[in-house]
Amino acid sequence: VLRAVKALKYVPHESARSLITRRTHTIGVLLPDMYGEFFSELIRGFDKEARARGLYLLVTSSHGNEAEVGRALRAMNGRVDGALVMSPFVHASLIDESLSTKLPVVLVNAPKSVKARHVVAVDNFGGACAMVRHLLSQGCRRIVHISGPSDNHDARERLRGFVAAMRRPYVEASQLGEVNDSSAARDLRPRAPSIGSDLSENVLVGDFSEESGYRAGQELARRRARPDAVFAANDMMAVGCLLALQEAGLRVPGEVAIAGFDDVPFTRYTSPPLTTIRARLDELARGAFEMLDAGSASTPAANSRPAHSLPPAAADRVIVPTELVVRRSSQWRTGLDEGA
Amino acid sequence: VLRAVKALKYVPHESARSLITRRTHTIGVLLPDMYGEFFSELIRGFDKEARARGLYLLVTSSHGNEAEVGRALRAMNGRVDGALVMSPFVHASLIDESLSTKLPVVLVNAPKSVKARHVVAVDNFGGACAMVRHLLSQGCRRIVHISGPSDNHDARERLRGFVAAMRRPYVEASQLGEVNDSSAARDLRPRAPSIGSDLSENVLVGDFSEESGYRAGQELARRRARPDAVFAANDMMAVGCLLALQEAGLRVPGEVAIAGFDDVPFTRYTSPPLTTIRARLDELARGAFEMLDAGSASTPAANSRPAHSLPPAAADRVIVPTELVVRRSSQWRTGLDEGA
DNA sequence: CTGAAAGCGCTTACAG
DNA sequence: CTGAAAGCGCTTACAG
Repeated sequence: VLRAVKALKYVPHESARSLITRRTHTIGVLLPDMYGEFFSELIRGFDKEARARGLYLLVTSSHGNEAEVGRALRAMNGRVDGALVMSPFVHASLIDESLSTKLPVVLVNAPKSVKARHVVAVDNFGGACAMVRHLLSQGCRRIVHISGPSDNHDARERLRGFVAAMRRPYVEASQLGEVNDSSAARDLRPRAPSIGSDLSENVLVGDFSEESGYRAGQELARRRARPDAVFAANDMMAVGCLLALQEAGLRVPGEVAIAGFDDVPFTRYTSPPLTTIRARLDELARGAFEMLDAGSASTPAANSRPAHSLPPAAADRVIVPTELVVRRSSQWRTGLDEGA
Repeated sequence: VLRAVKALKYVPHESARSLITRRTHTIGVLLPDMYGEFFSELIRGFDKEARARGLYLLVTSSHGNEAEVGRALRAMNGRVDGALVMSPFVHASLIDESLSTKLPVVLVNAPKSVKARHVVAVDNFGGACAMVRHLLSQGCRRIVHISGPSDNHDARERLRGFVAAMRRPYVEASQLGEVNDSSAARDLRPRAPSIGSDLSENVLVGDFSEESGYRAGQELARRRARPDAVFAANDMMAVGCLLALQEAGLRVPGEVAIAGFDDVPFTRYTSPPLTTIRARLDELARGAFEMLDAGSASTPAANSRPAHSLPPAAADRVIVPTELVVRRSSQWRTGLDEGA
């Protein structure tokens, strides 16, 4: 028998194999989209974690509505040992009816409103706060935010961080997140930049495209009271705005500082290089896989008491930190010196 | 019975399903790596084609040696309806012994030396020729190539195109590809730039990294007889070289023209924006999937005679064309005018 | 230690 | 038209 096996030409049929072993060594990944470098980096992070564990990735993307998401999830059933799902259309009941209940599922960048056991997310709020504080520390006072689409969760969180930090610049971001606006606890230190309850002066609505950033830049260049800093909700819009302001003859950062969000590769090569926020997508991927590990590990050991040494990141919700990446586009006073 | 099925909670087990239907609706994708925007774009192209056909993608990457490639291929067996494989370590026998014989396989960017039924590849040779001719048309005469690693097939083809076009600039690239160097047919028209049999003056060896392009740029800036154009084998090295030349006080494109290869996103944002070669990766993906379609379609209809209307791109080898993308970094004379 | 049987969850032809 | 049986290619426990 063993000779026959060794007599080459034979390769096991993995589908049949996993039917009985109940292991597929595959993680399903559902993404809303494949465009933009954000998703490339995310997939890269997932791939790295998968490789380290000897797992494969079953990838699907571009799901425009709930029905499509359901179909994609159902297609994963029995073919994956866990699923990583990122979609604006996902909610607990959809997952329940599309996926076997015993399958570990981790939601990526899901709003807090969707109740799920496991969630990993980027700290969009904290990153936006950090950027506002950085711009303030540069001496900027009239800061404008170009937001992403209002139905996008990341965009909303970044906007929320912008507004919160503008209103209460001296409070730590970590506290801001918890504080309710109507809280009785007030920050007593002086607030340099005031921001009205009407945000229309301080926020322009974009759609994450370079084109929308460009249009915003044109509008800002025309204003009588020009901002001294623009914080775009992503790098694409920041570079669009940069080009519009430069075309209008404004010096960046001399007259206007510019900053983005995401730290996509091209930010290093613009003139000036772009200050931005880097999300640790590698940590996000690691957190997601550790949750998956914990989830699948608990299934076979369901009868045994949980060991006192839990896996490192077996928390139900991992918020990965962001890093401020300061480049020339936001060196406002320095830029002024150079320009003068 | 039908009521029970509709009584929710039930989701079919796809692994068991595909065991009997012999269809997995999945295409396996094996990549050498996930780094760089080239792979992001490639995956995006594959994803788009897969979506259009209702297929899923089983992705694995970073296979450092033949054994790993074999393992990854074996893991696909019985789990995919076809495989797209791109790897420096792949050869016909490896595929034979790792994958079921009836599985359609398409090799991506494989050297001609590996004999395989289906191959899709980027026209690296033609693209490099086109770039050299463009630089010559700008009036450049002392053109230097920064090559990629010598064990990389794409890098070798680009180098081959550079040398061929430098030696016989007035011959069409399509002809160059076919002509043997020892061919008796000689080009009788004048050859403007002469290139010796010793390439050491005209070719610096890099490794596709920005760092290696930067070092090459430093070396070129020190030369007594500086080149008037640098053609790097990819965009990363081109931008590295650009930064080194600018640091050395040289005007680009005023004193030296620079060009890259790949047209990754950041090339639009450098100063000056980078002239480069765009490979139609969407067409490469389409060609690959059409071969897969043709391959799997023929299996069930093995007894019937092939229909007289074959699928469009059912050729055994698809070479996707490249496009020259001219931006400011290569506008040599214009750059000189500006500079002066 | 070796070999035949049962079964993973499905689909598909085939009796009733 | 409905329902029980066979079988996809494997693995695993269980007889011999």
